[in-house]
Amino acid sequence: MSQADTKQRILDAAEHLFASDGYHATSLRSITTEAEANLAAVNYHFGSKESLLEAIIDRRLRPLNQIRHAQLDTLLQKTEEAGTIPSCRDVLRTFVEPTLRLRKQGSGAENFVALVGRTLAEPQGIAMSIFMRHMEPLMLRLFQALSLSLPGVSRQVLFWRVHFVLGSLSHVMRCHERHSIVPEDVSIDMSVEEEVELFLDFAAAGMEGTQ
Amino acid sequence: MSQADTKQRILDAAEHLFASDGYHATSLRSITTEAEANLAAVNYHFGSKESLLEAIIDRRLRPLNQIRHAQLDTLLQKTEEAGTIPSCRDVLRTFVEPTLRLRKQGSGAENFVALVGRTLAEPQGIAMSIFMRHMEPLMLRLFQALSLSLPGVSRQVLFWRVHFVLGSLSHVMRCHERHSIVPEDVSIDMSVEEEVELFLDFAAAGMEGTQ
DNA sequence: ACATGAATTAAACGTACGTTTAAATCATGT
DNA sequence: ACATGATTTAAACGTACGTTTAATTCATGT
Repeated sequence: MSQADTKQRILDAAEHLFASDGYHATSLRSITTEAEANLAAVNYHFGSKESLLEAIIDRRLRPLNQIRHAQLDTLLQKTEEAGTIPSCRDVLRTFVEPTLRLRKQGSGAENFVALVGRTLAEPQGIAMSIFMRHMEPLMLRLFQALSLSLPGVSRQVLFWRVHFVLGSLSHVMRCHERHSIVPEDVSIDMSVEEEVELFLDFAAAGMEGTQ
Repeated sequence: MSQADTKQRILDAAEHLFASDGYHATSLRSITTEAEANLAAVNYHFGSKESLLEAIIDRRLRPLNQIRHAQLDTLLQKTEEAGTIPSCRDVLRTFVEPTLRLRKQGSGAENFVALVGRTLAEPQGIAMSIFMRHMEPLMLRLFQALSLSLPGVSRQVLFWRVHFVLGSLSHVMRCHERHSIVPEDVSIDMSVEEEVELFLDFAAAGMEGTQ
């Protein structure tokens, strides 16, 4: 086994356990056991538990946000050429679709999605500042694009509705397994496309508001 | 200081710290320090750290859910007498309004709201099973009432939209302080009524969906 | 005033944690 | 084959945790 193997196995195991049990409830010993590596390997390869978390976020969030930026680029370019404004639904799709697609990518990416969902739920947590560093530019663009697509909605109201949508999305991201509370006749196995459109039916309507 | 004082101070301090830092990141030493009590007081009065968490949830969630049940009773009774069906917005209000009102009640109740918001974000967490025991009957009633108010929406779609709304609500519940990301011209100080209607504009529209 | 049970206190318990160390092992270029 | 740096390993480090103990202090009814 080479270095790269061990680093990857540690990243995968930690991603899985952080997502399942949370950062503080996960010990380096449980991570290295699952990764079939020595306890000291985390500190050797990553320096500390906190830097390991940072590496996990970096690994997947960087390419994910590149895709989201590119999708938003494409949408804004197309509508500008056509002389129209983008629909709220299309703007949201550039943000939502790459995330939900990541979950079906395999190789443990679904654990990352759940981990981010948890991170968004811990305002003062360690992961939040790491996460926000990646997200801030994209969030600003998202807000501006939504502002463009919903000229009738005030900045104030728009801000709060974006807040609500992010809450819904983070909830969807962290709940990817069947709960006891899910009725048996409700299917949780959907294609990415179905899942995205189901979410956008809700989110776009919510953004536009009542009436 | 009597027993009741110490128990209350521990409950308040733990509620605050659990909400701020999470269950695992909060030590009994930090709780008893903030509560100005001896370290052993938690185990004396509550038995264990986990039972303390249970007592915290019990203290506020029981009366809160009684109010929600009563509001739903009233709404369903009124519409039945009038021979109409309840609006989706009114059903959601019975669930949302008591929660957001609790936050303005003072005496640390806002910490409880944030704590529940966090709890909903930790699917496998210790608090979740305690929480679900309280919520399950109410959730069933909520789902049935929403089903009544939106006869055009299938059970499957309805379930997911309720899921989305709960995600939004839990996000609002846990984010009660101003973030760096909140623009300065966006007000976060609203009356309960404004806050509730702002949320319901979004949630009711989302429940009804696009078109 | 005093007995009695509840409450508080300081100290210690064993355990688990993240991190560090130094020796052993491995991989690679010559 | 051997030197060299990278990696792995077992062991130990100090610290912090939740919990328990036993002695002390407090509050209350008589």
